[in-house]
Amino acid sequence: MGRSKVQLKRIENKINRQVTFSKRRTGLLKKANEISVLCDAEVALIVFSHNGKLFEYSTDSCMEKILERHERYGYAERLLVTNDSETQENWSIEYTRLKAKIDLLQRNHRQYLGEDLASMSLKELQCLEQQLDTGLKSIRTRRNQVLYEAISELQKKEKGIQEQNNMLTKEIKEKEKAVAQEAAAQWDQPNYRVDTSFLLQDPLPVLNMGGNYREGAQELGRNELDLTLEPQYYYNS
Amino acid sequence: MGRSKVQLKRIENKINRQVTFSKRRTGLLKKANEISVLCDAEVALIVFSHNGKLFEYSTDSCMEKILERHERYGYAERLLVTNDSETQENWSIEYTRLKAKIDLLQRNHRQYLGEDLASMSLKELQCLEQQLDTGLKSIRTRRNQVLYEAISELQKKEKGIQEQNNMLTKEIKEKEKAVAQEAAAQWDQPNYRVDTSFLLQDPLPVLNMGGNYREGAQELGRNELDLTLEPQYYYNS
DNA sequence: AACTATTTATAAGA
DNA sequence: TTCTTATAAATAGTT
Repeated sequence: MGRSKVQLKRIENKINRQVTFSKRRTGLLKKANEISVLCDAEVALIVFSHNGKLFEYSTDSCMEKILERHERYGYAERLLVTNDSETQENWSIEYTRLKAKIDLLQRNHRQYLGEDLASMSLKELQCLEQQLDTGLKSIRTRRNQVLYEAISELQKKEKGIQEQNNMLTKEIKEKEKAVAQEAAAQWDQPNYRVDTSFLLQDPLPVLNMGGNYREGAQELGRNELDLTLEPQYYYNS
Repeated sequence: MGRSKVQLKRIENKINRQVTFSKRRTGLLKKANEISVLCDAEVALIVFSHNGKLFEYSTDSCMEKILERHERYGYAERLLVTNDSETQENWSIEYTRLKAKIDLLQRNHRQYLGEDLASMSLKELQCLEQQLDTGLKSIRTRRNQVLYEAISELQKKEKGIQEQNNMLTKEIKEKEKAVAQEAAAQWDQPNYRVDTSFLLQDPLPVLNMGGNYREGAQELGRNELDLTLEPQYYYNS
């Protein structure tokens, strides 16, 4: 439906893919709504973009109800038939539901740790593998970020200390100057002038504070860390 | 899109509504699959017909995973509707207990998928990373095993069929020989000898058995397995 | 279910 | 992103 026919496979061009996603998402949500209204159907549609952003549609906006109904579908469609005023029965159903959920989560848990895989199909294994791989990448990225932040913090501290250091140096120099001038005023005769110039000859030795500071490393230091992080993109659309 | 424009409201004619539902459902599932493939998006679509029948589509057939991801996404929207009467105190306590358990499991779950890592320390991150890495190795091993078993099974089948094939060929040749000899015995005069040599001239056509066996594919076949995992539609009609 | 006249969706371009 | 437009696709009504 467009200027040209497109093959049903992943669009490799990123911009293109995003534009298509935006357009088709609108269309899909619209059609979901249409079938829901026209045909009196209950529809839940969940779309996660490639960047992890969520878009959803659900009939009458009760996403949770529909998902619960879906979850129950395999068990039985009891709750739909009986009025949901049966409080006691609801509790029992809810309890069963939660139990089932825990079982599922625990099974997932084991499978994430590579156990209990015998019952899984090839397709499921591949899906699981991909999920874990993605998760692992995020975790590594986060770990690097934590390290990076710690180092950044140290560098900031270092900079502060260095500035303080410089100010102190300046202050000392000024005091020396004052002392020298005073001396000159007191002994205001060329012959008796005290030579205080030696006080200004050499720069004062720089104080090393904060542990990992190196003289002259002030600028370079920040760029010497290999903090290669995975590229991260934050798209807002 | 059709002979006439339709208003976006419930179709009152029942037959009509059902037909439209069927058509549009097909279209909707198709489009859900298309956006998923084209744009690398994760899609879950659930449709309950007016009669309570379920139709669903999900990327890579991992419906549960997508729903769990969805549940995780808006963690804030916790609808903890406390019931009016505390008649079922026990239920309530049990419910809370189960909820807490689920929360914990879900938090783990999220973290296994590389989300919700902000609160974790460096040490925890590294521990998690190692766990997942180990798990992933098991999963890959298992996946390979599954593949290997499937291939082994096919090879065994293939071998059996080939043997059967050989036996049948042999049997037929012997029958031909017997026929030829009988004929020769009956017409035991040079002038009246029947020429049966044509029966042995050409190799017999190979029998195709077992569905996916192809002549000459005996050796190649092992590497030709198409394990492409198509996303699947679930039409329940 | 199959057929078409139309409407709708959308790919590419601006 | 948003608009435009040519074309592909979906589908309403019909057979």
